[in-house]
Amino acid sequence: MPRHAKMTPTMLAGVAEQFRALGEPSRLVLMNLLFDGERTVGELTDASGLSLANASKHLGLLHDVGWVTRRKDGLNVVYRLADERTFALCELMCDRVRELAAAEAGTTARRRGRA
Amino acid sequence: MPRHAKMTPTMLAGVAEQFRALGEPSRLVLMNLLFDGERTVGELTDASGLSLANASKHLGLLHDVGWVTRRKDGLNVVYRLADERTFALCELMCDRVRELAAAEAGTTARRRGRA
DNA sequence: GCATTACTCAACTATGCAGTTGAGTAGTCG
DNA sequence: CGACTACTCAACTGCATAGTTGAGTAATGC
Repeated sequence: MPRHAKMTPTMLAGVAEQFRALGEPSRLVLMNLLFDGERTVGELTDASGLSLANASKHLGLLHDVGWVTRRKDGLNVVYRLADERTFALCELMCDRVRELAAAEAGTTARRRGRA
Repeated sequence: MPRHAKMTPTMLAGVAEQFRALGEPSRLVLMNLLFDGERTVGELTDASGLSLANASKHLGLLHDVGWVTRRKDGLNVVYRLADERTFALCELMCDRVRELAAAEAGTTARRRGRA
């Protein structure tokens, strides 16, 4: 009994696009910075270490797929997280990565010393 | 007050790798098929419409990053989901995509007819 | 108006990766 | 043993995209 009866190709493509948008360390850095609240492109550029144009491009992509919202404030453009699910997603993935890392460390240790 | 105090570059890279693994429609098709239970490569190939070599490569990648486990059974290789979080992740993302699609349909309708 | 700031966009290069093809490796049957 | 099946691997092609550079645009200050 399938838990998810049917996934249309369109749905799958949409879901893949969303995952892919988060599948880039640079974009995760930006998202992570936005966890603390809205930020201007300049602030995000400085904090991330990315070039201005590169940060702008990544933020534009995140905006296009709907992960962040944009707002003009005088000379600045202010970005903000658009979806509360971001936190749940990150928590799930971070837990997973930590577990994988722990398991890997475990097998490595076992392989190294205790047979 | 940050909810996620610090993310090391290593962690970010790991999380990005996990997201990127799910950021391909072909791999999502395979994962989706595995929702119903374990399957051989041949079954997954037939059901997905992918070529054998391509399906094998995608499954290998999913295995490398820890989304699925592999088991040899006679001539066959049987794949199975390795992480319960898969379901939660998919549900989060699917809900999100459906909402985005609905919102998009709404704005399109509004743009088309009702001012 | 002109200069400056803060960003976006377009064009380019280089790397990565999806998909194909053909060879290679288990495991099974006779 | 040899033939067959089920899969994996390696080399290749082509397209997508990360990052750079330089030009373009909107808001502010003079």
